[in-house]
Amino acid sequence: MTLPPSDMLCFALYSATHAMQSAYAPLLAELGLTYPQYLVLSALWSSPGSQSMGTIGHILQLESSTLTPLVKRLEAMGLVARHRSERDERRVLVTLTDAGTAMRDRAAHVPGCIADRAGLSQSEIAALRDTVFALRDTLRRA
Amino acid sequence: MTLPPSDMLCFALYSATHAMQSAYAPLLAELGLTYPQYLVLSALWSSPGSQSMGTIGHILQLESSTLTPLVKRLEAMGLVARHRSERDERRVLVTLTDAGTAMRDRAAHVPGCIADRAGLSQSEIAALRDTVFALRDTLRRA
DNA sequence: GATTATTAGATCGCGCGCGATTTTATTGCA
DNA sequence: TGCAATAAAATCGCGCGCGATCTAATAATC
Repeated sequence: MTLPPSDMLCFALYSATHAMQSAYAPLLAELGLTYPQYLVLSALWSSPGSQSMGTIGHILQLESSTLTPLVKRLEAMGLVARHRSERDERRVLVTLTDAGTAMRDRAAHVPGCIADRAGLSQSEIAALRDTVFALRDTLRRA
Repeated sequence: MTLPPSDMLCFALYSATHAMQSAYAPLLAELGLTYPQYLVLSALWSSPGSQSMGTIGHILQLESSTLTPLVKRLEAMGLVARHRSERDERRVLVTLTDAGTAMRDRAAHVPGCIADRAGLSQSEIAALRDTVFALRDTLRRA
C-alpha cells in the first residue's frame, strides 16, 4: 500500500504550503519579514495589548524552541518588545512597538495579493480553510 | 485588511502540514526516516530504475540545495546509491539499494495509519487532495 | 512552611528549505 | 572548430521547526 507523492494528501498539503510561502516571500521581503514572522505579527495585530509567548505558541501551534528565537528576531528588528510578566515571572509578554503596529498598514495589501493569485472565490477559500483546519485538529487530537 | 491566523487559508495549510508531519514522525522514526526522506523514497518506489536528482526535485518541488544533502543522507544510510549518468555527466542518478527497496514493505503500514487518524473517507481524502494540488499549481503558475 | 510537582521559556543539536553563487558539462551558434 | 549560452548539481548562509534538556518560578501536597 505505497503511493506516489502525487496521490498523497500529505504531500499535497506539504507542497501547497511551500507554494504559498513562495507566493508570500517576495511581498514580505519588501517589508523585511519572513512568513513565520508575519504570522506572529498577525497574531499580535489581532488582539489588543500584549500576549504571552505561550499564547502565541498556542495560536500558531509552535514550540518554544521555535518561537523564542523567532520573536527575538522581531525584537532585534524593533517590531516587538519582550518583558517579564509581573504577576508571573515565568511568563514573557510580547508587545508591538510603534514600528510593529505601523507594519500592519504596510502589509495591508498582502492578503489581497495572495487571494488574487489563488484564483478562488472568497467562499471557496473559506470552505477549503475550514476543511483543512478540521483535518489539522483531528490529526492533533487523535 | 488584516486577518487573524485562524481566518487565513495559508495558516490552515501551514499548521495542517505540521500536524501531518507530527503524525508521521513517530511511525517514520521507527524506520529511522524523516518525512522528506520518506517522500524521496516514495518517489523512487513509484517508478522502476533510477531517477535523476532533477526529476526527483521536479516531482517533490524541491531545490537542489534542499535535495542534494537530503539524498546524501539517504545514501549514508545505505538506502540509495548515487552515480553520474554516462550519457550526461551533469546528471546524478539515484537508485534504490536492496535496503531501500526493502524499506517499502517495512513502511507499508504507514499510509493506512495516517488515513485512520485523518478521520476522512477515501473519497473525501481524494477530493481534498485534488483541491489542494489545484491551489498549489495555480500559485506556482501565477 | 518545606518539599515536590508542574509550568513557562530558553537552549542545543539536527534536518530541512531556499536564494544566491559556484562548478562542471552540454548545447547552440557563428 | 571555438566560444558563448544554457543546464544540472553542489555549496554556502540563514531562518525555521522540533525533540530533548535545562533553568527558574509558581502551584500543590504534606
